[in-house]
Amino acid sequence: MPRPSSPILSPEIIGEAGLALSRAGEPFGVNAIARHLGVRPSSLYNHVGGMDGIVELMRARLLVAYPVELPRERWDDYVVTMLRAQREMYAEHPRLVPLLVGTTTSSPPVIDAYDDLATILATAGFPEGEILSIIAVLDAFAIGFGLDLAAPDDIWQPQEETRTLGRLLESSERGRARADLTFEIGISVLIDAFRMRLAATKKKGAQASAAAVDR
Amino acid sequence: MPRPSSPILSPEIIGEAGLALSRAGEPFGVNAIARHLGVRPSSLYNHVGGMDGIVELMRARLLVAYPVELPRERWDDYVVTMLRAQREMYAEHPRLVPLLVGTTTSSPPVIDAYDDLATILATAGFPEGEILSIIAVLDAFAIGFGLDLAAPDDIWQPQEETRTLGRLLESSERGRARADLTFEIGISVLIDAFRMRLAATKKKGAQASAAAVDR
DNA sequence: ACCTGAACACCGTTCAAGT
DNA sequence: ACCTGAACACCGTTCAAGT
Repeated sequence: MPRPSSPILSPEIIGEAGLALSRAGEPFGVNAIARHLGVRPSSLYNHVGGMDGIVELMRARLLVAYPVELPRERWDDYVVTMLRAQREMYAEHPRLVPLLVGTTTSSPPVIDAYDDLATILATAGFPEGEILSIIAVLDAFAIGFGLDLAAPDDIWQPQEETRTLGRLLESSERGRARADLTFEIGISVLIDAFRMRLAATKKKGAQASAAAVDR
Repeated sequence: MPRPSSPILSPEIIGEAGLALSRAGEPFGVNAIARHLGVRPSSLYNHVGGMDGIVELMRARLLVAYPVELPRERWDDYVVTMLRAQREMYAEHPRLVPLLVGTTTSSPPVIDAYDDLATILATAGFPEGEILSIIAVLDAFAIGFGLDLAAPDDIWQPQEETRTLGRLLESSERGRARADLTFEIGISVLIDAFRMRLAATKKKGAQASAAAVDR
């Protein structure tokens, strides 16, 4: 059957299959996806432009698959909610992360999501010249914490005597509890610091306005 | 020439070749390394246990290749110096990062480095139950900013009108300058927040001691 | 002890052939 | 328009053969 009466493939089907395999911790390359869909690898090339195109499809579908209802009243609620969702997302797809970071994207849902965040931060009063950097900081955190959550329990296995590390490894929380503690510390640290930064910016702005009125 | 009079391979040579290829942005797999060393892929298996072993060798050599003189007087100087060095390290080996994160290690130089950090933080007065999480936060940070530094200039390419993102992309710094601004914001945010956290911990400790004396 | 050569089971990608 | 089958240039890994 060289050609079915109705197409059995589509970019959506391919992207979804890739995500399903990734979520299951299995390989999600061209061959693996084709096998999973009961089709030959070369068939995929009628719908997508190779592995890069598949990754881009997965990235876009990943965003719509995590339809967090983001609170728009306060920037800090927005950021915290977003970070929590992204952390889960990255943790569920750890092997996809390296393919996502550091690659250019122009897919509309992704651009829209970042445009939303940029707008919220600008409205909140963060200096425009810093906003892209703040977004990069948030991205770095989400990725880092997602990977931390996905990491195995025993990242370090000391063979010899240690001064501190071995003791801490024995006495500390493990697994999900440790990862969650890490995330809570990280997120409170981050939000506190950004709040301080915003307050300082506003104060400077107010001083500048007052000085202008004085003259 | 099936066997040379003196060995032409060793774990050190193999690890170093892998790092050199990675730093050059070239593939650094078993085949690529063998080609680079003028040897057959199967030869490597006399010295290392496959690709995983090579990655572990690269990890260990990466640490000794960045012999930062870490200031031990103040925990914050130590952390800042370490983060700067690690960021450069990750930025120079972006494709190695996904192979390093989330994998167990027991190689002594790596363990030693983390034991050092843990000891400094414990001595500084951070609560023992939080130190592993703080280290994870620092790791997440270094990785995130290293990848940010290695990322292409145009991560987003909006095709349609945006509310804020497009404007910021046009007006903001680019390339190295933008990445450095991101890092400086991130690092000041992080250190400030940890300082506050440490101060709060010490205050609580002092109150507890005072209360104990009262009784 | 250490490098080779052949073999195996994988990749991603191209393209003419079939309907 | 869309799936196939064969082909290509890659992977990582094993193992008997050679010195």
